[in-house]
Amino acid sequence: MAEITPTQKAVLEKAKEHFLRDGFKSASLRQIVKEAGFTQGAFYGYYDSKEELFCDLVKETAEGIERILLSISAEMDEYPAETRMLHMSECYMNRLPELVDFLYEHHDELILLLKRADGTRYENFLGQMQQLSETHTARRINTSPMPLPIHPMALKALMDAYYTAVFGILLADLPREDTLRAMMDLQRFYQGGLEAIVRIEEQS
Amino acid sequence: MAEITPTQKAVLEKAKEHFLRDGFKSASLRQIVKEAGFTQGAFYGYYDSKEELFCDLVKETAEGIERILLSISAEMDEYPAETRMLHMSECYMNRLPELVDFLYEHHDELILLLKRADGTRYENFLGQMQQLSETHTARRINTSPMPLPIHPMALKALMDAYYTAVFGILLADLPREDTLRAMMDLQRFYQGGLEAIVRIEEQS
Amino acid sequence: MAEITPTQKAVLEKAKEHFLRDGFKSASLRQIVKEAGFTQGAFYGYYDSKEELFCDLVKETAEGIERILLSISAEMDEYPAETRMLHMSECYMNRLPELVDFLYEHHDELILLLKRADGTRYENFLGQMQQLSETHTARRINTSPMPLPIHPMALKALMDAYYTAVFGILLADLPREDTLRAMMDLQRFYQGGLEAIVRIEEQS
Amino acid sequence: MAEITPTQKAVLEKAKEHFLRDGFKSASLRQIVKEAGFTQGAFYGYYDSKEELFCDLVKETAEGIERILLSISAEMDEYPAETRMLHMSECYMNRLPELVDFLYEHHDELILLLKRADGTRYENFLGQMQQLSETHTARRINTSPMPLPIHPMALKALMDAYYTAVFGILLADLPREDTLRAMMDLQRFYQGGLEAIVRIEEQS
DNA sequence: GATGAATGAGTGTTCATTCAT
DNA sequence: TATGAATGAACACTCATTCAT
Repeated sequence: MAEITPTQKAVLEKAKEHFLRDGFKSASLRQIVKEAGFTQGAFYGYYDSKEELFCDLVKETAEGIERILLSISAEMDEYPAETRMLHMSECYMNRLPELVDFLYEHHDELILLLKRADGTRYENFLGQMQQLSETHTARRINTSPMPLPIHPMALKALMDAYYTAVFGILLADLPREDTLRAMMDLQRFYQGGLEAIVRIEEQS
Repeated sequence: MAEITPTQKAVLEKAKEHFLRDGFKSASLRQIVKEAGFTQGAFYGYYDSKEELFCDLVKETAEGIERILLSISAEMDEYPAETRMLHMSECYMNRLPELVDFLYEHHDELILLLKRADGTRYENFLGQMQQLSETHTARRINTSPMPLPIHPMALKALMDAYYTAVFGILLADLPREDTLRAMMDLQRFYQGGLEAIVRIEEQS
Repeated sequence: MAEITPTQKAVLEKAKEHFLRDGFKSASLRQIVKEAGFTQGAFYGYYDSKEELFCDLVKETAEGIERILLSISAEMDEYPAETRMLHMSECYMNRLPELVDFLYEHHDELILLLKRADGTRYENFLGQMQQLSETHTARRINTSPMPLPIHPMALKALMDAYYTAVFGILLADLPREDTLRAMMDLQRFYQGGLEAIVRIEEQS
Repeated sequence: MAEITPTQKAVLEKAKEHFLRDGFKSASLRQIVKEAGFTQGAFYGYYDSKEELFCDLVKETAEGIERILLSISAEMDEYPAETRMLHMSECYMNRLPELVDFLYEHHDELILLLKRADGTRYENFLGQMQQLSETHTARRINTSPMPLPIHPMALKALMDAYYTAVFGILLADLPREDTLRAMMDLQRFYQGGLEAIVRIEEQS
């Protein structure tokens, strides 16, 4: 399906190497193509621009992440509105292995996406994912009969922080088992934090 | 002590602006110096290179962070080896206000250090700090009879996330009352999270 | 006779479009061939170079113009030397419809020839035609006992201007009736102008 | 006032040479700068772009032409509306020497402006001058009690043709005297044409 | 202390053309 | 006939840095 020629493959490999090392902007297309064993002209037979090359490396991964997050979000919405808030965390927990596995298999691309995409259309990918999560969460809170007693700004900050933590763990290059363990701990932490907020509300 | 001329000050300000926006590599020294109202030649009377300029902006902050982290680390080591692990988090939490205050006062420089230093000698500053933390933590774990109730990576991620959340709130430009409320929510959340971790550990 | 394959025809059409818009040099052979639905390799089965393609578009028209101008020139030379100068304009005017008709049928190619041929062997086509005209005219003037009642350059400029006007009207896409009216006005104007030149000459 | 350094002067001279020979687009900035004895970097200390260099060569001339044409136009409007149409030509005739002298002194720049400006902001300079003339003439016709009995399209075509003729003569590189003579002939021709149109109208 | 002219290597991109298949 | 991969030189433009004044 992909129909990738050896030439293109060689360029892609060198490109990944250089983009990972130098970032999109600083990486030299000249150098990439040269080290792959071709001339610049040859490159433009495959891609229209440097950015297109970067996107080709990263597109599948970006779509995969979005797909999984949306799917988790959809699963949350299957719970009745009354108890939905309580299941959010559980839902995440259940799907965590899947997300981790996926990102593990696309580790390099994840780094490209989150840390080396400056200057490309993905330069705010993490922000977009956060935005997406925030929108859905806000909707759930608004339709829930059990209002979350937390300042909206704090909620947003916590969501942002959650993503920071998740990707921070993923990018740490731990063995898979450790990554999963750390993610579970994180999840338990957030679950506990959430319950603490609810508990205090109930007391007052 | 610093002996900073108005010229140098103007350049430093513009440099901070550009480095923050574009990162070290992508920022144009030409533009920085021009917008500061000087010529490129003048710049080289103060600094030997673009990198030296970046380092001048960031040095104090980098040293401050290192100093505080080492001090926290030293404080941890004052506890007896038997109970040391239990106090690590407590220790961190006690010193958090100090660290947060410091980082708040050097907010721009922190971003330069962590996100915009690619191409300078600070490009792995976070890694160096982690390395430092890890070394110390590893030593403590090895000398401790007690297991850590949370994966070290998760702990680190949570600390990172905490800063993300704190700064997210601080940068939202809310009225002071709202900021306080959000910070308290955040604190409650983290307290709850921490207790959840400990609780689960005790059950097992 | 021409033996033009559909491939070649498609390329010629696209080439005309691009050469007209961008000129010979600026037009991209790559684009032309691509938009015609072929590869660059295929092109070189028909032509040896970009210039040959341009010449193929334009050759017939160039030869036609030269033929007509030479024929007009020959006709002028049939008058006796004494009165030849008086008949030059008349001669031109008599043949104008023929020339205009021919150029109208090769309108695009005329523009290619006169305005878009920079970089090809036709880049001085107009100059060559002028040279030819001038040579003949100079010979006539030298062999004529009569002075020319108008500066030759003005005559030439007026002829150029006449074509400009004729084509300006034809390209305005007016209803047929309006086009005719405008052409008649133009004709009357030129007739009047010509008579004015002659009248003044006679007075002096 | 101009403050042109020897460097800039050398570049301007080479640029004029190359732009005249190859046109704006095809001329190579690399080549211009190199032949002027400098590097490309040096060039960008004087100009922001290749186009700016072209415009610097041509600006004064373009403004001069516009100024003179506007001044002629203003002079026409000083005549009473009733007879204004009859003085248009006379007005032009009076000012022709001035225009011709100016364009003679800026002969190279005139060619750049009319024939080599493709790809710059001046690429339709002649069209803009025609547009300007047309607008003013249309206004005069509309405010005149003596309507001009000519198809508007024919009038526009004649104006366009007039400019074509004028500049055609100017670009022919004749000696000044011949140029003036040809321009006068042209003017007489147009005056005669105009009167022919009016005469015929009066008869009908 | 500051200028400003100049360098030389670098950037991404486009070009007409070639050639084995 | 036609493909499509590849070339190599060209393009305008930006860079951090140097240095005589």
